Amino acid sequence: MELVATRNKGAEDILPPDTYVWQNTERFMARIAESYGFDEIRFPTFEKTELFVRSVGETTDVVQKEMWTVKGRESTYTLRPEGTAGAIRAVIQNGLLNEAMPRKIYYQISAFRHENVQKGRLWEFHQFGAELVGAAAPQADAQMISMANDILSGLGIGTELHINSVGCRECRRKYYEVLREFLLPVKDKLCDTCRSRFDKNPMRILDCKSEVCRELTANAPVITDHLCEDCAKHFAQVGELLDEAGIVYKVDPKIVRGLDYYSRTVFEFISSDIGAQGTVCGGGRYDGLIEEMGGPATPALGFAMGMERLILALKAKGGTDAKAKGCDLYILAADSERTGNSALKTAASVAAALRKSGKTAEYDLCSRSFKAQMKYANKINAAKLLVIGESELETGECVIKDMVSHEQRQCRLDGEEILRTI
RNA sequence: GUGGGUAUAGCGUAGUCGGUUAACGCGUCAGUUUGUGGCACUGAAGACCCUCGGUUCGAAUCCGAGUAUCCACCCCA
Repeated sequence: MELVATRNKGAEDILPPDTYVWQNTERFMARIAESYGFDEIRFPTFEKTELFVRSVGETTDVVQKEMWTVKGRESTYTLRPEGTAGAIRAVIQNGLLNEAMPRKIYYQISAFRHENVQKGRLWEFHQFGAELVGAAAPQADAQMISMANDILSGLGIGTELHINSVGCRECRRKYYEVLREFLLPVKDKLCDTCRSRFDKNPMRILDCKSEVCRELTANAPVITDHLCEDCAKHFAQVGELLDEAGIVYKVDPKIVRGLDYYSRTVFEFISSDIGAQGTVCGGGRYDGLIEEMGGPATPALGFAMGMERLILALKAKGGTDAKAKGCDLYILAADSERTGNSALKTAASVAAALRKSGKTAEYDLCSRSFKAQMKYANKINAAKLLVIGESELETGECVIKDMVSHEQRQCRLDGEEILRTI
């Protein structure tokens, strides 16, 4: 067989029974978010390219080399590489900022990044995201982290929580100076990419995986020691609140986050059993973003979870036994020359009656023999079986068989009656 | 952009001195006498052995290139 075209690299078909794992997971996450007062929003898959350039940041890898951009007639559009920009755009544009603050929203979307695919990293991937807008206090940070923690632990996924503060614009600027001063003497020894990071984003050098850079930066000053008074206090309070909530975390001054809009608290939940791409949830505060996008200065924060990675983690734990609902009643229509296709017609009307009551009912669609229908009923794991043939049509009585216990029960050939019997 | 692994029916695999109609398991479909499934048995459908080129009388098998895919670097969810 040769297909006209095959599925693209970096894209996945999600099939049953996996679709049920996804459904269950998505419903669970939505329920937790709603219990925290978050409402779902939906927004377009594509936005004007400038939106992402402005919000995610011109110099970030995401904007520089990972966006799917197309020229339309009126403008240049980009498939969303993440959710926050579009969600916040929608919040501002639709006046949600005029509602009672804070406003809490969540979304389940697919997003697109053009990078090399590997385990847990795709061109089209799915995210669950949540944004909390209009709250500057540290308890907002703590609540956001607590919600993410509830979702992950509720799903049974083991993770490690890393948090950090990247400070505000001011403390970051000052810290960069201190850091560059420290690194200047060894600048030439750094790896190639880190040398280019020196000017643009020196903080990222601390995150470098190369042996050389690691050694050189082992004693480098860390941002948490150079926060301004307000940022330091905020970060300390977030830590206290997490302690009180009993949430275990590790302060990791090396978490940087590759999106420019982050400020103050940033965090990652990391799983160790899904390969190299272990970050299952990432997020943080972005107090400057809404103003940057043309809205009123409004503090906000959010996080996103990678669905594919969550599902990988679920599977690694063996927690994915979701199944389709299955068939409640298979109706075997045994037509003969004498009955024509009246058994089939009766089967259809009985099935319709059951479906109105939310039961799953099926009957033969392939004009198969009695035995073949029987086998089919078994293969689809039908719970009960009803045979309609000459004698049932004549007497108006039928038998319902339990496919597991083999027990048979007499019953009138009537939708209501059958519904009561199964 | 850079490494490394892999490529044979829907799925999982065998096929390694190159030698006829490419094999097996699962799955699918049908049958094993007429209205009761699972098991067993029988049979059928299903593969240009990733593509192109080379070596050879002969290539799934050897060589080269390409492509796809997976894993990893980078970056991120």
